[in-house]
Amino acid sequence: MLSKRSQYALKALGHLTEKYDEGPVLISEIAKKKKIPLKFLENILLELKGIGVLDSKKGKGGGYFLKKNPAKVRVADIIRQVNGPIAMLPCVSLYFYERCKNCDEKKCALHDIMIEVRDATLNILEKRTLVDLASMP
Amino acid sequence: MLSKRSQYALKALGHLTEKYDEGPVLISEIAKKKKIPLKFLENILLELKGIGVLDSKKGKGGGYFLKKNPAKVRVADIIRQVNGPIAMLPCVSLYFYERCKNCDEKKCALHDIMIEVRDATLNILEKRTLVDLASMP
DNA sequence: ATAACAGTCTATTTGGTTGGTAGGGTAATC
DNA sequence: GATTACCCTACCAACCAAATAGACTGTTAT
Repeated sequence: MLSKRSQYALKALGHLTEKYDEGPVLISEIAKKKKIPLKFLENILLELKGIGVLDSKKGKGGGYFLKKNPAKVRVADIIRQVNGPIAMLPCVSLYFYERCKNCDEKKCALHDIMIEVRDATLNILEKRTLVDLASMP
Repeated sequence: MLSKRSQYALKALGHLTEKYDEGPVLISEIAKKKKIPLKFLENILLELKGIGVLDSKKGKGGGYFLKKNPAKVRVADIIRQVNGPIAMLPCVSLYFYERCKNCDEKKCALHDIMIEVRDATLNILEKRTLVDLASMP
């Protein structure tokens, strides 16, 4: 399951995508619109800025805005950075790989199934971008 | 990610599937073969027995064994019972559904993506059974 | 310059989950 | 009746999630 933090991150990014050409958006506006606790959201946006998808501006007329073209930011990458591995096991993760201590990957049937699941998931999440997160009217 | 507990459960079930027609298998044998801490495994097997997939026999010549035909036990169901929801969000889970407090499902773009992911995942995990968990020779 | 504004940083709290460990009790076989 | 092996209870350290608080730093407009 995605953490609350990740859900909030994705929803916030959806909102910022909708407002992409309207300049900086206030944290408080996002918090209100998406029903996210303000201080928690503050922290999340900071992380997203650190990652490089968002940028911010202080002072009057300030706020947060997308740093990159939303059509070029994949949902999969956001999830990986905020939530962690997408795969169900460390030994089948592409970005967070860890060798299995209690089995031989070559012979492990579980391994194979989980690779299938991973690929099916990535096939969806790596095709979707922030544009797909902007909500319907 | 699957918890260690779930991984161990699946591996243990794989082993028991291999030994399906050889009578009860000792906890200690499974623990050794699959490199699972004995006492932890004990606890996990107990849960699997409670769920109804395993049964056990005490005394000499005792041990654990599958209660059902391994070809009829789906991997998806084991994961659900031991690990919890398979879906990435509560609002798209079939067995652990919870309404979303901060958005309207009808308009939520995230919702749609996560339903797709869920279906792709279930399409694999509901077709796989314990037989697929038995490791290769 | 300075007030109002808006994001930044540090830290703490609360509560729960994970991955174990320890030790004894109980029941079924031989 | 001794052994074998399941069953149960309790505990623990480490970690993480979700949220909250409060002070700080930098911007902008007047």
